[in-house]
Amino acid sequence: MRMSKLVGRRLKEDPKDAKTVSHKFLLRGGYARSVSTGIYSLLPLGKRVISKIEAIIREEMNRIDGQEVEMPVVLPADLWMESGRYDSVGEELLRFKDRNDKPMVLAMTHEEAVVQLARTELTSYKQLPAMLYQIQTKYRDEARPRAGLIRVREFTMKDAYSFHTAQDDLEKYYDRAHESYDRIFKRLGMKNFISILSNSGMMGGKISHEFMALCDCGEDTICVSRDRKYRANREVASADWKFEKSEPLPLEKVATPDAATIEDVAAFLGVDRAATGKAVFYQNAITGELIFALIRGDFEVNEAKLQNAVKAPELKFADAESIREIGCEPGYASILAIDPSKVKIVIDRSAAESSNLVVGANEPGFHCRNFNLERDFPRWNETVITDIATVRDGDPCLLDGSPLELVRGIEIGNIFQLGVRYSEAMNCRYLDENGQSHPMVMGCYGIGVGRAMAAVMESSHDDFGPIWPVSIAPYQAHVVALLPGKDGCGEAAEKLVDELESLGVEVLYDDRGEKAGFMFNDADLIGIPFRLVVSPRTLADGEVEFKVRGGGEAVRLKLAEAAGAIKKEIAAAFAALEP
RNA sequence: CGGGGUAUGGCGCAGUCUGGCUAGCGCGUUUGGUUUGGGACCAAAAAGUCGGGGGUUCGAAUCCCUCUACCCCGACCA
Repeated sequence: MRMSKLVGRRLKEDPKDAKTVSHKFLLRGGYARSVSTGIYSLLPLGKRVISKIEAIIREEMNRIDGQEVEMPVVLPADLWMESGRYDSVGEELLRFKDRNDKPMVLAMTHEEAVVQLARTELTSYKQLPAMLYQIQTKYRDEARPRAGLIRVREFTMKDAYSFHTAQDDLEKYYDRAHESYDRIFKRLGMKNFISILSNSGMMGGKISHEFMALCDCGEDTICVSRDRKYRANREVASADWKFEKSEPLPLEKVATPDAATIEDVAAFLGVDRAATGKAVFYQNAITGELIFALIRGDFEVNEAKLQNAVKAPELKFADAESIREIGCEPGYASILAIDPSKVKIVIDRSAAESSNLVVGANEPGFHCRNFNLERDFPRWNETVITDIATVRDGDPCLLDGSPLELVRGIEIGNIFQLGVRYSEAMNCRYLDENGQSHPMVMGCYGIGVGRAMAAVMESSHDDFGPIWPVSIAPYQAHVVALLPGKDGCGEAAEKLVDELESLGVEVLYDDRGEKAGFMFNDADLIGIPFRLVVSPRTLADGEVEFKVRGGGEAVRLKLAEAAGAIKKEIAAAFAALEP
């Protein structure tokens, strides 16, 4: 490909809206352009990278017996009604009507569509297990797209779905999928990725893992132990917290004027936040049911855990009015005044297993000292006592007690054991060897393709641009002709390009004859791993200059041997990415 | 949905507070010339509904009202 004809200009200055590295370089390098919030077009360079990522994913999916299919982006709403998700999923599912007023959706994931296929195509145990996958467009009407290709509304995703006769077969396959993902991300040249335990959220099912590219600009917070054996999304992470009871002291009401937050109360009474109990009101966003959560003042409620504890699909903060309706005073609300038959009460272990806490007195300007759950709340056995705490930096690891570290990550893939959530709801069944009908046991496996491209860029770049792994670089070699009109440089460069291409090397050829610095800067901004410079200076000695992007100093190669040498370098670079 | 911000040629910005010549600068683009190893120089040129609508005024990029789009933080989110 000649640079003079390549569509997609490089930008000298950072676009003002781009904040993260990958967003800046994707725009500046001429890889992608924004069309609307969270909606991008890919330019030729970007499309080449994406195609290569897809090819690697495809190979690895086929390796674990996947069969590629393609399902539609537009789906009838009734399919989503069958699974129940038409009503349970929020506004990120884009709903609309066709010209006949029939409700439709833009698919944000394809469990419904694939089950619709599977239940007619797969009917016998002899056909199972089976895995179907596609690499296709998803649309999610995200509340807040951000960071370029990292969180977008329309994106390409590889989604795979496996069908099994039983849980143990799913589990075996799940492990294969996990290994497959390790291979994929290794081959993509992704540095610093890990798999972690995750929250299965709206997908249903039990066991799930997320593959995270560790990166400060990531949106997820991950808890890892020092030896990295414990790795979990903060949404589900737990820690080996130790709480101690002491001799209960008499309950005592104290004035705490203008102290409505834990911070204020602790400061006013001169106690540690850990000596207080924090009351937080939530509401089941669907049913409106009020939920009272009590946790020690030095912890934060983990909403995902609370959601699981009360089996609510969605929570929201309760408004002051609903809190008053049950006779509580916002800011001074107290468990002492709560009727467990009216409000669902969830108590974190930190509060249940500590003694003599300061809690609200349910009266503006007053708190109570020395609250002890069993003594002061006789109906404590009508409450749920469980872990709803958010892990903090340094909390002790469940496995070895070492302090947990919080790191950020970009979720580039995930795998779920769905179980029979969809097959039961949508009647996706098979007949066993005895002619008995059973729901299929399902797994699903996703990878965000564009997000993977952005994540690689985040993990592999310098100040001048991306440093692509050879496996997904838009081109493998970048040939730059300095002074193409002088001393036969242009001819020599073109001959070199031909030789490389005949060896199967993908070449981007800068034939523009611009100033050297200009072309070098463009080359860095594009980030192709191997660069060859043809110039009068070295051509006089029958040589060209070779430089590895992001590597050391340039070296000289004999012109006649250059193509073969580059071919070898590329092969070695590929080999280094082999799992 | 809450908070903050932005909108002026392809890109980045100034001008707006304090209304007033033909709306300016850098980059990029085109043409000609001189250059050529880390974003050259000279000369000429093309390119703008100043986000949209309404209003105030002799006169609006600038003041007022309103709408929209985009970005950041939060909420939310496989």
